[in-house]
Amino acid sequence: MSGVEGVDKALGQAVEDIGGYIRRQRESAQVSMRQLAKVAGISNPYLSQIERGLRKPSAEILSQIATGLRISAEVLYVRAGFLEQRQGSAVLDSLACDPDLTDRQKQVLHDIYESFRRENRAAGTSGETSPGSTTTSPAGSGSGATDGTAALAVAPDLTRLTTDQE
Amino acid sequence: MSGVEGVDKALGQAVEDIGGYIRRQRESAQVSMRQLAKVAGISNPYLSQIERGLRKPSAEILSQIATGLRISAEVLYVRAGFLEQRQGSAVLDSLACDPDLTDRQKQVLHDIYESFRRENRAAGTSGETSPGSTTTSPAGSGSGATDGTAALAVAPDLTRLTTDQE
DNA sequence: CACGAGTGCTAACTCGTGCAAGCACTCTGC
DNA sequence: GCAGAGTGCTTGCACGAGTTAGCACTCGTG
Repeated sequence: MSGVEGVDKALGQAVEDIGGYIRRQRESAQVSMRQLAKVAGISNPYLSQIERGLRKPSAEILSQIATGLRISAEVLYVRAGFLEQRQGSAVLDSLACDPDLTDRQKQVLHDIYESFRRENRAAGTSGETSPGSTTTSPAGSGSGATDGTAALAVAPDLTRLTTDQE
Repeated sequence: MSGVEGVDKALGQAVEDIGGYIRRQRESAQVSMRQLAKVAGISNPYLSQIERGLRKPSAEILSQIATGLRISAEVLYVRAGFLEQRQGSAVLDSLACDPDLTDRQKQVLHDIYESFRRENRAAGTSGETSPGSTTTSPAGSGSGATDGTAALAVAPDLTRLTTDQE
């Protein structure tokens, strides 16, 4: 029971986390719930429930919200726990898929990357990345949204859209 | 009507795509539906429905399936349309966030990466990335899964697990 | 004051997701 | 032949995601 309770609490927290995050982004952008819901293409009550942590939205809904907030969907996925911030092999993964490099170049970068990592492990240094730097996720636009910069761009458009519709 | 029909058809195709993909991965791994469902922690009938494109699984289910298949969840997300394949700056983005590297090392790799790209642009070569070569990428757990290499490793464990349980 | 616009939320509802129970089939060993 | 194990699928169901209709509230205007 207590274990289950703990789990529920943890899940509740996680869900609240994304709800709180969405609310903060929205408030930073100075848009109302109805405005965001409209732009995002979801119902206003549902957005309310999400923000208050009462519901766990699907990836699709998160994607729509991200579009409305003009932030990266990935940021919300990570917050929702769909996506992991995979740091270790993220570089190698993306390197492998990069269409701008030849195979040889990829191999070279891969080898250098690995040797750097080996070097750091040997030195017992985990890297000089500061927590703030970690926050700067691959979805750089997400970082922008953290500061409300990108989301602020939403505000004028939303206001005008609402006025026209009413 | 015809438009709606077309949309439904397109969605059905997309869903079938991931279902078919999952089936192919599973078959490559030579595991039965029940085995995979068990390892993945979902119901066997539901897995069947997913593979046949009758249902659209959530990100959570996809994540579980990916775990069972020992492939990257991201691959499934992309197939499901939750995630976009961002190729352009993915390398640089992930590099910036890598906790295993020092800032200097990041800069070095960044510079090398950029010079490679410049080199390729000057040569008018878009890259010689061949599917096979991508497959052999050490970090390409997702790529590996494309050929079922990583997923094949699942087979023995699954077989044993099933035997013990029965 | 009354009214309208905008705000966030409640409650009832529909429908899709995911599961349990069970079926029909194939294969193997006795 | 039969029984058992394994296979993939069908069906009915519960639950939660997401919507619609509507409410109570605040604020600005005439």
